[in-house]
Amino acid sequence: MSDSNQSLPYNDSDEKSILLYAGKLNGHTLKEIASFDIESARTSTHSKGFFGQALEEFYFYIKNNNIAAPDFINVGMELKSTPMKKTKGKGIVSKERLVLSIIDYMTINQLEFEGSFKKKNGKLLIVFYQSNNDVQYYDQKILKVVHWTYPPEDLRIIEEDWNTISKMVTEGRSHELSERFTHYLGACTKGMGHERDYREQPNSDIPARQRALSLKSSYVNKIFRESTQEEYTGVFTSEALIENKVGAFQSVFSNRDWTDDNFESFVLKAFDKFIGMKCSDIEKEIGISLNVASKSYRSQLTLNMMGIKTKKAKEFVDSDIEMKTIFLKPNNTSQESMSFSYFDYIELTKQTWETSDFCEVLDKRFFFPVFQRPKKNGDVVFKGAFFWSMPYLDMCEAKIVWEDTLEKIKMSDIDNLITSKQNRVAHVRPHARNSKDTCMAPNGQYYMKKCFWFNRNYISDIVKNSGILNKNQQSNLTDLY
DNA sequence: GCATGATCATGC
DNA sequence: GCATGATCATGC
Repeated sequence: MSDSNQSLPYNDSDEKSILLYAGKLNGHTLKEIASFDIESARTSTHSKGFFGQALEEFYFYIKNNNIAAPDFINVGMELKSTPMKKTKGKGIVSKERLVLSIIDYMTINQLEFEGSFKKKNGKLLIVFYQSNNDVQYYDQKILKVVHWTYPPEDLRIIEEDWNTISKMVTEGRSHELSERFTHYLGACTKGMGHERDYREQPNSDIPARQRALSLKSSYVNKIFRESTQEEYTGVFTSEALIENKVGAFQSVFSNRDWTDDNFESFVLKAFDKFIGMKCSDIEKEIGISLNVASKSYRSQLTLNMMGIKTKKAKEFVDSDIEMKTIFLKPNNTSQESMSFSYFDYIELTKQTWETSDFCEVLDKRFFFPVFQRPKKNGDVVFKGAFFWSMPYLDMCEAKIVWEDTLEKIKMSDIDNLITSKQNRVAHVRPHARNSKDTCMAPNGQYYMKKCFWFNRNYISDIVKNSGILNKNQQSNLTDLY
């Protein structure tokens, strides 16, 4: 180690020295700052892979390795690069999840979080660059270099995620893994999904698709957003924030100690005392007054029950939890279907199921607060809340709807998309401001904007299976019927 | 009563 | 101005 140290432009046993050197990347491109021969360099405008390799090789001079040790082995720091993209509404956001290490199904259950994940990925040096497919990877601008260590409360959630993934592997359910069961850390697919991308797994004969641990895009956004520049090194760090800054959204942990062993049960406990209460009484109990007429009334009330005064809960934003309120009729079935974002007919035909917006949203963890009008014309009551991930078989049903929609759009058969009677899980229906709110199809004609919906009955089933109805029956028995 | 087509209301 | 979450209204 000390031999090669002589020739490095930084001291690889001194974290400060590495950070000082890394800080010089800020605002530059690899061509400007790394020392490699552009003439003989590989070319690709798809920066993925090439950018990271060039950064390691021609800037930090790290030998390519696949060993389970951090890149800066003497200081226990892992080097990562990740693309960011510009969006219309949200500014610069993460383009994709940040992939960490491959999950070895055969050995993960012999490992401990501390000795494996934390050791290899507990401390990161992340180089954020602006993704741009019009120019070479070495011409893409570096936006920020962040020295990242996880705040303890985040690390705890990550450890839970790691345990969730490890447990599924141990149970012989590696083939069911997806990103939708976890919060910050995800098990993302690695490879194109061909036969060669499948691996053996313990306690099951079913081959499981190769997956890697990754930080979800939502968490990458958090890192990008919340790190502030350290004057001395020019590198951004999270430390200033931990001490005295408050993020844009309020944490669910505000004013409450996290003594439970589980993030979700901690969240759910906040709701216990409101179960069975009328909305108006909940407002009184909390000491707030919301606009009952607002369509987001129950959503706002839910946040307030968690003690959140802002528009969103920080941990929900950082883990991309999809919160949607459910409204039940007196007979315990859902009042309405559930809409998702409208789709652009032409864009949809360019996607595959795996890259589709619909699949992406279904791969999220959901949070459902449930309200009910217990009897006709009665006051609305809070029934409870629960977290949910879409079961694998239901995902397959949704895929059928998506694929059917794709085919029919291609054949200009847009008036005959799947209805709620034709599929157990989802259907397609208009979702527009009015009938003039249209979108162009591949045939050049304009059709009213539509989106995928969860069937009303499917939502009823989700609620039934959640168990929350039985849970409150006791306390509500006199009120309800 | 419910599915389906259509639209509302808020916030960014 | 528009996406988004949510709900209305008609007709079978």
